[in-house]
Parts: sequence; C-alpha cells; structure tokens
Amino acid sequence: MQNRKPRVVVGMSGGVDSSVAAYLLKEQGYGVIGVTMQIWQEENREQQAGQGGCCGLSAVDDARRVAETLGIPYYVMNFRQEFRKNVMDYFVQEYLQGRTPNPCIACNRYVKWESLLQRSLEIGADYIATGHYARVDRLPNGRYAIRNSVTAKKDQTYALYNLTQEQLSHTLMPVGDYTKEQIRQIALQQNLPVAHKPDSQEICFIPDHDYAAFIDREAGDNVPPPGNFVSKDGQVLGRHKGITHYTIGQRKGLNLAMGHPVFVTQIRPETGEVVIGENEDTYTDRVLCHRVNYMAVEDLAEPRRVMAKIRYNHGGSPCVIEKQPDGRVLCRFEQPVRASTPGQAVVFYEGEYVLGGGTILRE
RNA sequence: AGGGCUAUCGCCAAGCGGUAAGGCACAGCACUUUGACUGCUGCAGUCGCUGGUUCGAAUCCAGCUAGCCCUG
Repeated sequence: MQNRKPRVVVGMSGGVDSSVAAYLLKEQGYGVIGVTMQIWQEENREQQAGQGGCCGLSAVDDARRVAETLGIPYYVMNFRQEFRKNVMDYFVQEYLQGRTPNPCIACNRYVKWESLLQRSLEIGADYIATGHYARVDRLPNGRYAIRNSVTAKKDQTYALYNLTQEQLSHTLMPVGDYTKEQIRQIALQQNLPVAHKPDSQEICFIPDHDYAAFIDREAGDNVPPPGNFVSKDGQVLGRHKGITHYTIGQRKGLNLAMGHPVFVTQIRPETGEVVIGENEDTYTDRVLCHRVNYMAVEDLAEPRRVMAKIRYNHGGSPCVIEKQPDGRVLCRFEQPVRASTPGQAVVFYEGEYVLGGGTILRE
C-alpha cells in the first residue's frame, strides 16, 4: 500500500512555459523536482543574457529562481555529451550530406526524453514533464499518443512525433491544456519571475544564426566546396558557396539575379550541384519517408488518409499514406506541397492525434 | 583603323526636352522551439566621359572612350 505522491521531474528551461508546467503539476499533487539540462552552453555562461528559450543561456538562473518561488527541489544536470552527439553532430552530418535536419526533433527524442527520462527514473521519479504545447493521451487501443494542444497556434506536436511508447508512458505535458495567454496569466498570478520572458526561437546552439559558419567550424576539412548552380536541364547558372549553405525552397542568399525569383529545387551532394528552378518546381504531391515512428497506431497495414505536416510551421495537408514493403512510407498529397525537404520530418495526424511520422527522403 | 548599333543602380530594364518606373539581387525588420517560404521597409542627388544648344537635357548636337555587329 504505497501512497507516496507520484514524482515528476520537470525539465525547466527558465522560460514561462516550463515554469508554469512545474507549478501546475505541483498543484495537481505531484512531487515535483525541477531540473535544468545543461546541453551546449560553455562553462562561462553569464557571457550573454540570452533571449530565453527552450535551452537559453540564462536558463539556470531563471529556473532556479522559479524553483525557489515554487518551493521545489532543483538540480542542474549535465547533458552536454548527449546533446553534442545526438543533436549537434547529427545536425552537422546531415548538412554535409545535403540534407536539412531538424535539431529540435532530435533533441526531444534523444536528449530531453531518452537521457533525461533515464536519469529521472534513476533518481526515483515516475515521470518527466516539459512545457510543450501538446498533450499526452492513452488511447482505447492502449497506445500513447501526442495530442494537439488546445491552441492551434503554438502547437508543438510536430517536434514530438518521434517519442517512443515507453517515453510517452512516463510523460506529462500540463501546458497543453492551456493557451499561451492563460499560461502567462498563471505565471503572473503566481509571481513567477519569468512571466514576461519572450518566447524562444531559432536554433539554440547557434546564437548568431550563422549555420554555415557553425558547420565550417565543426566540420573543418569535410565541408563541401563551392560548386555550380544549375538549371533543371543542366545549364550552369552560377557558382554557389557550398551545399551546406542551401536548403530546398530557398530563395534568399542565392545571389542569382534572373529577373524573377528563383528557388533551390534540389541539392546533389554527389556532384556538389545545387539545382535552381521556378517556384512551381518546388511543389510535389509525393513525399517518401523512412525511419517511421508509429504513435497512435502500432503499424500501418492499410493505406490511410491523414493530415500531414512537412515542416514545423505547416498547417497540414490531406494525403494518403501507404507503407512500402521496405518499411518506408509514401505520402500522396491531394494538393501538392511546397518544398518537401530531405532530412525534415513529415508528421501524420488523425484528428487531434499524432499517428506517427518519419524522415523525408530524397526521391 | 570603312560603316552601323549600343552605353541609365550589382544584373535586367523603362524613359524620347520638364526635373530618374519596375523586376531581380542585396540589406534590415516582422513571422518562427528547425531550415525555408512569406510580409513590410530600404536601396541611382544621378543617367560612359567632355563640351555645346536650351529657362530647363538621361533625353538634342559635337568630340572622346568602351562594347557589339557588318565590311575590309
């Protein structure tokens, strides 16, 4: 007859959302432990008072103050190694191969959940929680699934499609039941010191936003050299700075004055060519993906009509998904989607639930 | 060293005597827990150079320079 309160480790970024998440769980009767993950910052933080964020620079100080306000135990855990391997190195490797990774998805799956959950369980917690705008439900079929936040705006389910059943069964997301406005309201009412912090954005480990320079520093000699911009039919249109500077659908930074806007339609790592075309050329109604994670369903035996998002900021578009003999999943969209990009994720939704998702392949 | 054509923002390009359109590129901002897309704003005190004609020229005239084409 155990009646101890269930314990939950809340990943506290120092931002509004995770701070309120900690508060809400405490109110709900959980034994709450605040934890900030040190993931990429150099030892000498203080250097810049960051913009806040899911992994911002001022994270520790702010999170600690919130924990004190709430009267909960608080720790800092070092996840630099895990982050380095699963997020930063992955990020660089993907770019070197002409793909466009989504580091937040990798961070969620492998760092925030895999590593944090494991260590949390080790110290006796039952759950981990975050300040994501999403909900976790157990479905009638026994499976756990991420569910849309009550606010369509701020929805963060896309970045969470890759969580496993095991991880979800130990996950709480109290913020998903509220709107952003309500969350800030609660933060104000509770006098949380971070009530007015701005939302996070951009990639946290590249504060200056210069991806190419970051990749240059990380990859050194392995950085792909400059090459040709070519048209669909092979005509050379100019020189580019190296494939790591580009992504599908990109317009800015090409320095190609063709008289009308032109876009990147394809990246060819084998030849170092970047293919340029018209806006229409960036549309496709077929998207193939692999490394599929099934969430609301165990598998995909039959073709299924779902809504799919091919990027974080995508409203979703209807398509039929069909599993291929090799396990890949082919999505046929009813209306062509713009700039399907290898390395990005395509996430399937059925109703409010995440059915699953995978990594987009080059076809 | 005969003739013709053209020279306007980084690229393309309006203008044709009345006081420098537009597109692309580029920059900044907004949007954004990824990369993109998108939106907004900015971007030639000057029209190859030098003179001339005009109240007034990028617009007309002359010479020069450069590029292209044709003929030698």
